[in-house]
Amino acid sequence: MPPAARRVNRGPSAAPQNRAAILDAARRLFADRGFLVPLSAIATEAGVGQGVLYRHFPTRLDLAFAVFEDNFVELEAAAAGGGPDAFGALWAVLLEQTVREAAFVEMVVEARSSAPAYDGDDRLRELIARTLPDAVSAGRVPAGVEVDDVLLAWRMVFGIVVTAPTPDAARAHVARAMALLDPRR
Amino acid sequence: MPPAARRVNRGPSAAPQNRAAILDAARRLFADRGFLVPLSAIATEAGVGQGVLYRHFPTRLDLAFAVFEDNFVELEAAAAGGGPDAFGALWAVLLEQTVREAAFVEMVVEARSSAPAYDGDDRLRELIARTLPDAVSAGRVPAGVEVDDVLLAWRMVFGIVVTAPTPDAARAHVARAMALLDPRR
DNA sequence: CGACTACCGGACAACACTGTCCGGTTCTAC
DNA sequence: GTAGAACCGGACAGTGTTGTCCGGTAGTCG
Repeated sequence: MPPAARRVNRGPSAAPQNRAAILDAARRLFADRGFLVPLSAIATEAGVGQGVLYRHFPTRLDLAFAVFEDNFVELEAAAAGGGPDAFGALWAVLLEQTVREAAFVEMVVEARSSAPAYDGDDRLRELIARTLPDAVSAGRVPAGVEVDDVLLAWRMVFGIVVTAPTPDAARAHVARAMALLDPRR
Repeated sequence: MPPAARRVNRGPSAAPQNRAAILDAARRLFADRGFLVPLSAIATEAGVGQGVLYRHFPTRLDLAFAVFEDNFVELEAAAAGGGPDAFGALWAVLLEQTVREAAFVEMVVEARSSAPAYDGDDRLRELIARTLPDAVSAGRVPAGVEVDDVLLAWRMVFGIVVTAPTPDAARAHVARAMALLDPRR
């Protein structure tokens, strides 16, 4: 049998591939079916047994933390530039992530009660606090808008996304909502 | 045994009381534990068997429709006055209902896919369409706000409520959000 | 008073998800 | 090549929810 068809998900060296396959499958299913998708479905989608999934990620939150760590990396990158436009870039990425994966928000909310040490809120808050002042100074964001207001707007966007019939509708509705929130209308 | 202690939830004449007890219990548990609270928990809370619950309400949505029919009655009453203030009254009641019972929104969303004939959205839309124009004319609501924008704002409020740690926090956050949406800030 | 009807209530089977366990396979070191 | 360690994968028991079923009870009518 040619090497291409050899099973690669057995033995010690397969652990990294299996881990990656689980993360990929979890990202897809979190996006498609929500944060509470059965873990067994993720294992099946990844082509591994449930034992493998539970060894790599003992709880749903452990898995979600690993999946959405990428989101924080993306957000850090968007905010990294600094200056008056950094906040807008951060916000645009956050909106896109939320429309694509509402489970990201569900994870942060769930972690608040189940894993207080995780502090997803605080990581976001820090990024916003770092970029918002320059945007306000430059008039990109109305005076009086605080860091918590941005987190509040994020939660509103979540409400739109989870009640929208389709992702495309969600995108359109979020755009409309942003226009309503913008005082320069 | 005195009549006061006599069991009243047996026999044909008990049906109305049982039905009412189920509706009361369902309203409480929908509010406390969300739309997906186990039906068996509602039966227990109402002090009836599961058979009784399923006879009166074959599905979760049938039960929810009956529970939240009261909400529509309240909304109709708020909108009934007419004039430029009717919309504000309607909106205030809708906000209060949403903070108190986020399951109301979950029901409307769920019904869109599972029971399209129900049209909770359309009943709301009709009430808004009836009251919004006068409010816009009187300057109570900015020009350019459409009926769908109000439904969008409702979904945003839902997002705030379901991500808030407590009902009191939800109320405060909704108030802040309304201030942000108001262009006269 | 007796029989009939409507209805109650809990038990129960079916189903789904979680988390664990162990036989079996693959890699690695010697 | 061989032994041992690491790891895979599916089966399995435990748990919780759903929806049904039937023995038994309360009201009603002749």
